[in-house]
Amino acid sequence: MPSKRLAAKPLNAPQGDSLALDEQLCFALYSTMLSLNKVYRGLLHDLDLTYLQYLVMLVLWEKDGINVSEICTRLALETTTLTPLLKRLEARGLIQRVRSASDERQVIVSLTAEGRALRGKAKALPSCVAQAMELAPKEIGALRAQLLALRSNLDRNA
Amino acid sequence: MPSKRLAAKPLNAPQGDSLALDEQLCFALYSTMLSLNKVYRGLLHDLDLTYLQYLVMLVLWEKDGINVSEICTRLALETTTLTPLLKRLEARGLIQRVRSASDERQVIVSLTAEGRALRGKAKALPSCVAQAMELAPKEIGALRAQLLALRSNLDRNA
DNA sequence: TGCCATTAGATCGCATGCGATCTAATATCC
DNA sequence: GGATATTAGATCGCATGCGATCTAATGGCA
Repeated sequence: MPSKRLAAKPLNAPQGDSLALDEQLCFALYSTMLSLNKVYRGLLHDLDLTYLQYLVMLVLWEKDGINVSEICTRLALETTTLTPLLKRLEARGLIQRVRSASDERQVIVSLTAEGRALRGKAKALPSCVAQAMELAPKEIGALRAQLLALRSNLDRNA
Repeated sequence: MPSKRLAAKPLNAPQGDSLALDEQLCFALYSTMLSLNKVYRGLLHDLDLTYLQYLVMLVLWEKDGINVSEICTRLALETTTLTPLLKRLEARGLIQRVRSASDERQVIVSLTAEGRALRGKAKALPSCVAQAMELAPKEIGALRAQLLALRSNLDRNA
């Protein structure tokens, strides 16, 4: 005779306890990020930038002449990831990497004229992306806020 | 004398047109995904699985004995990404890769006993992740739905 | 001053992720 | 039946992403 365990374990398990791929927020987040990355790949092709390179340029267009650590902090990435990328951007002539005189440990990253000029080409990008998202600005803002709140929670419990 | 151009270009540009890193949904999505990945990294350490390996196992725990293409479709990834990963899972003894007899082009992926057994260890994971997210199940569900809708839009406009 | 901890980057190894391309097997069309 | 197109995976090259570790420079403290 079956016990009443069924009542405690419904046929459709609650979201948090299921191993079903489609019920997991993690996969929604992961695959949406990949899709967004693909959209950016297409749009960034003209600028000959990868998505991460674009993010680094965004940081530098906002504040030039910062050290590697500050870029790392801003993007929540490790030097391990950024050092090779910065070397590539330097090889392409978009930035310069110079050891700080006041603190020889630091490497100061600054935009070249070409790097600054690239900002003009990049200006059209956000509206193209927004168009591909097919979301109202208000929805985009709300989703962004939710994601940042989630990120904050995750970082606290990492 | 300044023209009235200012009226057409407000000091705080609308979200879709700004190159400010913090105003972009893309960065919120990207960095939140990385944070979530870090949480999973910690939780998956015991299972000796990476995040993507875990996703593949989720697919196989749901439906065993499928070919590589079906896994690719399910996870929206290329064979280029999955073929080496599947070889690693095979080397670890979690899965088997066998050429299909009816269609020699296909490779059928099936779980080994060890691969099936690993599901038991994985069952605790979703609730740990949900706890780290600090979100109510309803919020998680809503966010997931929004992300999937966004992904659908992005894929349509890719 | 001199020893030691800390900090900033760099190097290495490994695991994704994808575009371009290749091979082998199957499907299609005449 | 045979030429051709398509499909399923695999291989290669390159760019992330991070843990572990290294080096050099700075800070702190007896």
